[in-house]
Amino acid sequence: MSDEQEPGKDQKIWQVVAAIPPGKVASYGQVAEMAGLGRQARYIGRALGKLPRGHEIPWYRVIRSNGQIAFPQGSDIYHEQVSRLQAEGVEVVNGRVAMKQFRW
DNA sequence: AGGGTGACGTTCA
DNA sequence: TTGAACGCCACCC
Repeated sequence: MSDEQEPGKDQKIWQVVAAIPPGKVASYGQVAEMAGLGRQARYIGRALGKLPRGHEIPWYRVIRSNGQIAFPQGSDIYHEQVSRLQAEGVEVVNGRVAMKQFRW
């Protein structure tokens, strides 16, 4: 058996995202490095878009490096992310997360 | 095999 | 501070 398994980058990413402690947030770039993808931050969003059904991945804890939500303001998905973040105790103002929750 | 794309990031104006 | 343009690089068709 050779091909043991492709760890599947997507799954690796989900694992990293799931490792984000509640009440905190991480940027795509941070997750990318933690997952070993390096600068491939864009892939993070793509992987999150491929999340399977019934997942327990806190995708909403992943935001841009500047603290902004990765979705256009006004979108349903945007409101959902903000709502979940606030539920975790994260301050979200004008689609931006307080810098405090950044340095974790 | 090639080209376009993107839940990003950084720099410039 | 905000907005626009460019750069990166793997994935999909």
